[in-house]
Amino acid sequence: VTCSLLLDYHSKNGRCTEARKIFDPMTQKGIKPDATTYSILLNGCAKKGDLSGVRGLLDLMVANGIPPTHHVFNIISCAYTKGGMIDEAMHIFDQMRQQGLNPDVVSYGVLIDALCKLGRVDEAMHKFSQMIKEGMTPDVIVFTSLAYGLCSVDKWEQVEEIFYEMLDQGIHPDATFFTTIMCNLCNEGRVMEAQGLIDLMVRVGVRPNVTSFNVLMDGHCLAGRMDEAVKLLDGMVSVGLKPDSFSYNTLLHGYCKAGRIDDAFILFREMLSNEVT
RNA sequence: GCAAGCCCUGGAUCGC
Repeated sequence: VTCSLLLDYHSKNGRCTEARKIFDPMTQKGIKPDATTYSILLNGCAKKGDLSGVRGLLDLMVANGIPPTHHVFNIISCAYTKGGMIDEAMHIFDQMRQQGLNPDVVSYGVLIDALCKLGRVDEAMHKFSQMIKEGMTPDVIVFTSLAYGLCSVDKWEQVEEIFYEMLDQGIHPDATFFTTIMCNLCNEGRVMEAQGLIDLMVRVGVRPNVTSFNVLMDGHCLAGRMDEAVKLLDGMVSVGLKPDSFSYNTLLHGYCKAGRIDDAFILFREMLSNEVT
């Protein structure tokens, strides 16, 4: 049983239809897939946005007497939110409770993120306090989603509040958290403040990653300051980070928009001479 | 037997 589990775990990296080709004969041979196996397949469907596939698998697992786990419900909930069906996703909470499962941090995280992305930040904040009331500790991902939502509706003071709240709870902000805020600042043209956040994150012991730099570079590009943006490319290399395709695309786009085609071409050749992921 | 760990789920950036 565990052998076949490993089998389709690996094939998930390719295509989930491939995985299915292993899965179906497996069940025919009387091997009972467990909840983890279903999760893996479900996730494959969910990533493709194949909601009917998701529903089919869920029915199949219930028919086989495998009770859905937190992971299973969370995958389904996430698939709904990504498909714009947030009400369906919220309904998953009820279904979980019917199965005797309490929604966990991830369950809340999925909904909070979805609400924030829709700009329904008040509802997200409500879910947030609800989860705390239920004795759960929000993690850095939940805080990141909230920060994203608050930034995008210009509630900057509240971003600061949740930042301190997070620190109070002993939750360490990570690079993604800071980068999220930086990105929103850049979109408002507040590139200098975003740059200042890099200093803050370093002070609190968080290392900026490639995305942090990419966000800042894009900010400078949008502000028409290509030379600053290029400086950051060198800056990221000098701290040991490897520019990726986002980094180069950002700069190339910036150069082209600025009409500096020659510079774009030089950079393009530089990109080709480096190994870019 | 007990405990712990591992594996499946949620968050950020360009272009199309």
